[in-house]
Amino acid sequence: MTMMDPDLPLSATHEVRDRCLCLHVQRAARVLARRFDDALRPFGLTNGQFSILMSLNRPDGPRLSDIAPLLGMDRSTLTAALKPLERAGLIAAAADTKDARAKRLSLTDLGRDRLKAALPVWRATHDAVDAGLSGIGPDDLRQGLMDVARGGRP
Amino acid sequence: MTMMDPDLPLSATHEVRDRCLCLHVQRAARVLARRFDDALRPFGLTNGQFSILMSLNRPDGPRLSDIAPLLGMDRSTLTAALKPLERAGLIAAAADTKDARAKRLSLTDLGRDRLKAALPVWRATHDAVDAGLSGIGPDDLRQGLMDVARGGRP
DNA sequence: CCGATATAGTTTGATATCAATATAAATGAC
DNA sequence: GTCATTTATATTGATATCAAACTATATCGG
Repeated sequence: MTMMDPDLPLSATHEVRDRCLCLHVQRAARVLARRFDDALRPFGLTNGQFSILMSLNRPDGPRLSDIAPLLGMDRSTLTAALKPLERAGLIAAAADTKDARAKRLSLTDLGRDRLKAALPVWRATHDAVDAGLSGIGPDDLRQGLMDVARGGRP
Repeated sequence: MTMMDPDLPLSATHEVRDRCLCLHVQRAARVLARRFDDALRPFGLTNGQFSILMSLNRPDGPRLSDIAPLLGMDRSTLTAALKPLERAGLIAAAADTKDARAKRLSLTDLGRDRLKAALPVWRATHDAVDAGLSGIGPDDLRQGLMDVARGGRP
């Protein structure tokens, strides 16, 4: 029988399991991602792709760097995530006329239609998640998550 | 100038951006993962690897299927995640004596030492995240995340 | 015992994720 | 105007993530 290391007691394991916000957030993120992925599968979208498409539904044609912070993503992650969407013809990229480095992203008609079709399902899933909260309301939960996503910066 | 589609108004985009718990959780998960990854990099661990190692700090030698739900992970994800840890000699797998299908996972001495060394840094990072919360306390936030991770089941 | 079903884990193929690095263009200092 | 710095994006290599399909073993009903 293996003895526990006295410098690394079971209580430390329980402390991490019970208290670690990082673990709690990662776990919730996995569960929620699966749930939204399931709901959006009939539309051929993942939860992340839905969020990206929705962030492009703006009249101004945002740049990659405009939406990366919105999604809390590294820009290189977003570069990679755009490829399947572009390949599927849901989004289009055009060179910025003012800044040759930048590219302006936009929804195609196909992408907009896809998004329009998925929106009611997103809404229903979202309402179901909200309804699953017990001790804390959705607004408070979002506030806490926004605090976390600020990353300790003012 | 592109007109907005009246069936997909800007208000829908703002609704998703401001209200979607899935998006909020994914964003917080990314930011928090980067933060813990940075803090744990000197130990050669990612936030997820730290959580996995810590979940193995038990006297009984848990099976893969015991810890996958704890982490909210798919079993196949965990299978893949264990490989670099085994390769690095931080964990070991042994056949279960009672059930030939199962494998019992355990920390090696090296893994335990690594975990012991990383624990104070984890604690400091964790405290800093807790301190960054404004409107809501860590306990309430964890409760909300646990509700979400329950996935709507009772 | 035997066949049906359930469980433990792996594999495959696709996407997601980041750090580090690279390339190109814009901006700022002088 | 020129050089240094910053900004915008892309590429690479590693790990993370899941669904679906697979193998092997266990369990259960008869």
